[in-house]
Amino acid sequence: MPRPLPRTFYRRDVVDVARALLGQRLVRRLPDGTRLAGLIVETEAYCGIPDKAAHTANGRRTARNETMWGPPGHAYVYFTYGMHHCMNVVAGQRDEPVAALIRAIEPTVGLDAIWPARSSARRVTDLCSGPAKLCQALRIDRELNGADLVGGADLWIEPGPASARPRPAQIAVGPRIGIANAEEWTTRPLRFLIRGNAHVSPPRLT
DNA sequence: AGAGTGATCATG
DNA sequence: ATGATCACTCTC
Repeated sequence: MPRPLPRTFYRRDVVDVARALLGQRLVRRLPDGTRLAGLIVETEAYCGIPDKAAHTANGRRTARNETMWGPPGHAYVYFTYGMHHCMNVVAGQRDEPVAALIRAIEPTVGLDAIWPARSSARRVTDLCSGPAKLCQALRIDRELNGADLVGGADLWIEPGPASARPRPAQIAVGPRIGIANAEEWTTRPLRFLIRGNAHVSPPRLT
């Protein structure tokens, strides 16, 4: 059985982490032992203090974003719009509040348990094609904020099959989704996705 | 394009 | 305390 990616995977530049996450496998173990998993196909990098679109922009440090200030390799899960959760992985170093948002996965394990959690989905490609959708599908909520992804308790990331990992030319890059009023950071190319993968969120960035 | 939904955050 | 905002999703 594969082991979780090591701490060193996360302890580096957040843009490198966001790119290297593509093709890796996100795994969730439910309280009853059921295993759910999918291949990461889309991410975004949030670059910390200078990044005007990040929760930690300008050095903001609050109860919500505290996890981003901690050591790398932990999950930063936050609640937004009164109903949605989004999951990030903390990268960089302690006190360097950067994180990579997981925006979409291609579900591969536990589909029978994922469908009922995503009642509005009509196609497989609607199951996890967005940051809040995949949290619904894998039952990721604030209880998992701060979870150590390297410990491998209930949530971790393990190496994906070599065939799933994109070569650099297969990675499409574009501006992050849902960002406004962040000046030059609004349009910087910090969104990464596997070109041609049907499970990414729109826009697909041919 | 608009509604839904409530925690979070900067003001004061 | 209060009001605006929000790294979104669904339905029309």
